[in-house]
Amino acid sequence: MDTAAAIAAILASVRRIPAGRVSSYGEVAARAGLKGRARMVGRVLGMAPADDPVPWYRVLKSDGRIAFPLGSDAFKQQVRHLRKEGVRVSKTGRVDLATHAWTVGQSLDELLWG
DNA sequence: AGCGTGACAAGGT
DNA sequence: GACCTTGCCACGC
Repeated sequence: MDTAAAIAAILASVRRIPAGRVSSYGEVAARAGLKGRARMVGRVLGMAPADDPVPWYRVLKSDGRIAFPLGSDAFKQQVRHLRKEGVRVSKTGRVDLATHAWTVGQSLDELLWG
């Protein structure tokens, strides 16, 4: 898959994350058919165009922490976005994945009994 | 082509 | 938790 297709797949993958849930760079890449290219997800989101909005703030590191430096503007903005959707974020930028991580299983549960 | 750098990940100390 | 190492991939020099 070429770069342009990879970018499109990544953006589509990020857009699939439901509001109020989070995912990781690695999972986003995997769901885009780009296993092992977590770093590319960060690159693509960094280029995210304003006229083509993507919920970049729903993407965290694999350990559930925000990828930006604590206290940076981007960090604070991400915290604000997440909390607005009901995601609990600690002062140090940590999110409990067991509670908020998006998984196919949880989506099915919500569809069936949610 | 080589090398450093980075919104990463996984495993170990 | 804070680091380190290894593997990874795209970019810019």
